[in-house]
Amino acid sequence: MLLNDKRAALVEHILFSHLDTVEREQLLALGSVRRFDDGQMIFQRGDAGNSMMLVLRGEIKISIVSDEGKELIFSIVAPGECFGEIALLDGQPRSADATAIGKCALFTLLRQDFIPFLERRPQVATALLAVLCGRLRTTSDLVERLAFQNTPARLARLLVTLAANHGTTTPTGIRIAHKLSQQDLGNRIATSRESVNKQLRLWRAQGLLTVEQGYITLLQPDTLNRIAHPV
Amino acid sequence: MLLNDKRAALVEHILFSHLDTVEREQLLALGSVRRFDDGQMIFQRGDAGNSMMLVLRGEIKISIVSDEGKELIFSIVAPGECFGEIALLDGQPRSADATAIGKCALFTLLRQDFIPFLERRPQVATALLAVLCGRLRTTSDLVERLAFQNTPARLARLLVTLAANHGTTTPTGIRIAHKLSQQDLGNRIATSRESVNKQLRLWRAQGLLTVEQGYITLLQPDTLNRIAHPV
DNA sequence: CTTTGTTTGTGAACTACTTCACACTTTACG
DNA sequence: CGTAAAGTGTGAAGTAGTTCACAAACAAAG
Repeated sequence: MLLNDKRAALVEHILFSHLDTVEREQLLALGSVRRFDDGQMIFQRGDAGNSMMLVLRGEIKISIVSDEGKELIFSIVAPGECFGEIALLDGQPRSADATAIGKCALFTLLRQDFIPFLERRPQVATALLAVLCGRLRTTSDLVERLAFQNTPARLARLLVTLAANHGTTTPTGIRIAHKLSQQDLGNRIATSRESVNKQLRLWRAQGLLTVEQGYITLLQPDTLNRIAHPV
Repeated sequence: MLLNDKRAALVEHILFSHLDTVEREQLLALGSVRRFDDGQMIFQRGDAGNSMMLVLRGEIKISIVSDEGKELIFSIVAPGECFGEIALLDGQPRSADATAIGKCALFTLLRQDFIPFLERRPQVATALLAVLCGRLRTTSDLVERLAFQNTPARLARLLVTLAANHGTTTPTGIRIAHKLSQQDLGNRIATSRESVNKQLRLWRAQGLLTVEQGYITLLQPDTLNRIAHPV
């Protein structure tokens, strides 16, 4: 990756969008780019966490694993977003695993370098506060879904959200641009793979969606939306 | 409440522990004390949230309610802690309800007053970052429990935590200093009141705990802890 | 092109929990 | 002090979901 691309990514990133050119250069000098292959583990729950990462390329899966080996995916971090900032800020161990999805490039900032930078730039601190607020809202949302919604509602909601974020509108409906295994879907809504399969089968039969080579197209997004958000 | 008590509470509070006397006086002048009676609603999910509160006296229940009227208690905020800072910081609507437990006194700061104060004091911003990190960790923890643990484990864990935070050691075991209805316990672990009842009955029969006038004493905290955190 | 691994499909059995219904007990309070 | 309200106890019935077991389809790799 060229230095220019790095710069472009930093401009894009909310955290640093308020910095001027000089500051951006300083920040660039503070961090470094690291690369990861598909499936590679970036950090693991319990690790000492003295860095935060900014995704330049690829996607990162943030997840936890239970004693019995079940996985729960908290979120998928896209380019332009960051992760790992909690451990960097509070010095506590990592609270989740981070795994590369596809080939990834991450701009990495170390605690010892970033904290001093942060302390002299209130706008960066403010931006970080905003990032954390957003994280807190999405996590609270996850709690709510787990506590109150049943499997069909959780799955419908996931599909609608995915369609909104990564969907392309086609003549027949909204196609989700990601290839998703049923296992992955299940891991994102704390449900068994079999239950996901059966629910998708039902919705396919009802004409709410189609699945082709692992790609899901929502034929009736409104109906799914109503299942996701009951009156 | 006397002004001195207010001052004492502000000293205690992590957020402001790094301020010097002058700054503390400034801050005191920025906010005001408000009082609430038991059961009174302080704010409701969806409200415009332009304030944050610091608990001087009493406790605050942070919770959400489902369409079907089920309640999930996110947390109970104790004196010296704050709540409502998310909405203040990001300007979005309140993400949960806040209700007074017992007679409460809250030191309230408005967005328009606090943000400028914050922007000129990096240590306060840093402290706020720490608070948010803590919140995020406890919320992620809640997610994990909901996704991975069954009712006995969730309940055992709640009891052990309550005992650790509000417990007094007695000759027979650790007594939880709060009067807790089975409904409340259920609402804190997303479980029906009946299930809580039956689980407590079982543990009572096994000699793991006793209940007297709504006060629970853990006779075998270790055993409960093992149920909460299986190998 | 075959083999090997991964994903999907599907039904049967099981289980943990909820819901319902109602009696009983304790607490609040006019 | 007596009556309403809130909380507790408990069993029967129902249900949403998991787990298991295996077959079929598909994709990847040699």
